[in-house]
Amino acid sequence: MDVVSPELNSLLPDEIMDTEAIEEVPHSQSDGSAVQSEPTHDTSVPMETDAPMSSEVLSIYSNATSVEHIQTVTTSAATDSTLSVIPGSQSSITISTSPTLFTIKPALVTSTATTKTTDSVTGTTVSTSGMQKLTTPFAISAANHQIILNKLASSQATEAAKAAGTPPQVIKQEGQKLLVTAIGKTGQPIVLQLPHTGNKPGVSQTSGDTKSPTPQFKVVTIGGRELKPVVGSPGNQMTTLQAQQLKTVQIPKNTPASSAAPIKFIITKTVNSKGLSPQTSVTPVIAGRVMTQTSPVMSPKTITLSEPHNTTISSIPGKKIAISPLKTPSKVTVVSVASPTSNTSQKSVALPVSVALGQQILAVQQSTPASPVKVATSQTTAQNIKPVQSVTVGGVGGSQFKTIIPLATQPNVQQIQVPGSRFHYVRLVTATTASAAIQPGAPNTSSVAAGKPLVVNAGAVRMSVPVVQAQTMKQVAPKPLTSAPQVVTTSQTQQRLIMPATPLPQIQPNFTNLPPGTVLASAPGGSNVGYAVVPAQYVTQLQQSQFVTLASSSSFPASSSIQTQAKLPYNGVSAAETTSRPRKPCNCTKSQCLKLYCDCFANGEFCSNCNCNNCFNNLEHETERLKAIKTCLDRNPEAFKPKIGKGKEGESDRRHSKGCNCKRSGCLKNYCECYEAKIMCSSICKCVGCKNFEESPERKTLMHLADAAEVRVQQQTAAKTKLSSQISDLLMRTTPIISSGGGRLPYTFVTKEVLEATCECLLEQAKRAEQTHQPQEEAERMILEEFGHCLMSIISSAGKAKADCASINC
DNA sequence: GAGTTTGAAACT
DNA sequence: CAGTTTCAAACTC
Repeated sequence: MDVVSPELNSLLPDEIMDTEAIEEVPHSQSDGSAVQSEPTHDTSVPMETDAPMSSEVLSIYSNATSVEHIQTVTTSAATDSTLSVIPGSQSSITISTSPTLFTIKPALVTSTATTKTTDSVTGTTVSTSGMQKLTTPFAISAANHQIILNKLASSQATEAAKAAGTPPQVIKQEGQKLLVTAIGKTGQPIVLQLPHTGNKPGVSQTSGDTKSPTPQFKVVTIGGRELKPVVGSPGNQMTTLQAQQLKTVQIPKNTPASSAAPIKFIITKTVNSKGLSPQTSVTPVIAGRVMTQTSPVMSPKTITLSEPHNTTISSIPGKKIAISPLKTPSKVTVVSVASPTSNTSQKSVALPVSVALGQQILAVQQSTPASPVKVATSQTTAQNIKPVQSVTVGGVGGSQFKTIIPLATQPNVQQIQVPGSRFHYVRLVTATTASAAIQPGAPNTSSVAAGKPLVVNAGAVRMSVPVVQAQTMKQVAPKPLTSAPQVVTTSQTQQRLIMPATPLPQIQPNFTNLPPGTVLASAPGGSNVGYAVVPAQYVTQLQQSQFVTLASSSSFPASSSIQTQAKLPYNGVSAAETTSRPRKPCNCTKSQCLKLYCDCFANGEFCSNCNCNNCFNNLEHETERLKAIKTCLDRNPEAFKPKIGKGKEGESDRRHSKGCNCKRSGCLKNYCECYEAKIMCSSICKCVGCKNFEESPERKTLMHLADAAEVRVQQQTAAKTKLSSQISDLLMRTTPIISSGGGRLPYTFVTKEVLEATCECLLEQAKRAEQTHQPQEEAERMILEEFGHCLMSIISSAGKAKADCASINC
């Protein structure tokens, strides 16, 4: 499953996503089946559900002439806020798209006369000639053909939730605003195809009304792959947790038979709240997905954005869920959770995601069996559990996010990845249904605890973990989990949550700040619950050698699929580079490799093949290592983040996050972290006598020298290669082939004696020519002629010897 | 390879 | 936050 391409994510600067690029999806079919979508050049902006207090822009525009891909914005934010568009009389948003561009964004908006908006909460509807219905948060601007969707006020959301009979979510009131679940292949925009269900917008659908017609839409990748249809029907076997957390934006389409105008949805996210009105600061942002509807529906087209559950209305203020690497804290990105449902004609997917942002527990849940987009997994279980869930979590106060990547077919491993920073976490979970009680004191579970099922994994797990740096993770057996009573189980959804190891509740690593490459595994020594922070590399190491069984339990599903995740750039260096370049062994002597002095530790890696003394940076000293991580994070939450990141606008693409403090090196030696990273010092550096700037002659000289040296090395390498090839070729040619019936003559016949004899013959011929006073030309001719005779003699002798040899041997 | 230099990390 | 110490890598010889 390619989720948001980690690579792509990593490439995304923190500052980007102000507005996502809008790209037109070539075409798709309108019937909702077999959508033939063509891959486009990159709409592959990673889905971001992040709304860092910034406005979220949902742009929906249609191209009247182009084939349309239906675009789906699925917002299933575990924690809360989602687009509160509910099909129905009161809680639905119906957007009838004329061939215009609709932008739904929380920005200041002027509704226009051509649109019709319906407030999902209040039921107020603003109708315009454009036949567009939107929930009140939507403001429609006719002038620019944009529909601006404003987020519901928190009070409204609460009321709506109450009206729905479900309590409003209380998770992280602040920051999280909208959760958008993107289902799509990496680099591909999510295409939502609206089936011709004939569902009329305006049909009320509340969380309690499960029998109401459920608008549905189909999600299709650009590549034409039908990921999964999403149905917002509450009757879709949603668990309580799902009911509370699942937030879905449904875009049912009322397709008049004659309609042909393509509808194109562009969901744009605005990350930066610059210039946005205060109103926008609370507006969720949906970013990065361009969706085009190819259905031959004539405009006006009606698209209903609906949310099955009012209670999950996104408008809870302060909640933020990020879907991309943004700098906003507490961001959660749900990336590409796509999977076809097993059998229902009307496919539905519930993708509740529970996220404790800013805290440490992240739970992802999916009710329907789903296969990773790129990983063909056979759904053998009827539990409707997606084997792997991919979630991107925004780092606290930073741009990092994590992704749980679907792994193989086994539902017991969840990976959390932090693109760009090589963070890589894996949750080891099993499909066991053992129930337990959530540890009340666990801060990590607070945000997801309420009525949200958690599954304790007691069984042994075998991990298949893609490693950020293209390292293939194989199997790791977790130790038995301890303290079973810490986890609550849901029977139905099999939501799995990694709980902190009991012995070390105080040092639970924060998902957002764990060292890069860290893999969460069961804590050693634990019996039922726990996890170990394991560098992803180490997992690779383990798999390369043998299975490391940390758990006593043995029921490992034979997960054979090993995923190699897209490489992520790290510190400005592509993952490919970092991968191909073996890590330098450390030489720590006093730090026990548990301080940032140690590069291994700083990179979130276990020491391997190092020269360190008294090393504690290994699995055997997990406890100490966790403590050290905790200490480092306490000291500096950014400790494990890449030091080289995206610079400000107008500056270099890469710059040191903190800047250097060089005093004597002039920033032209590897002492300088900027220079070492091959970047120039920036304004944030506090260096003295810096010569590492663009126009620096010293720097240029060094660069030239370095380039020259590199060229020299390359040339030498090439020369060596060529020479080696030539020698090899020569040897191949001159290899005696006596045994063969034909072919070349053995070179061994050109012996020293033969050469001497030949030379004597040539000299004798030269003397003869001289004695006869032959002109030089004639002399040369005579000598060459003699040489030819000699060669003929040699060849003849060789051939005769060869024949004799052959006769003897045979 | 030993010793020195350097600057980040850690500490006070 | 600033100054000092510790540390390991980078560098020099």
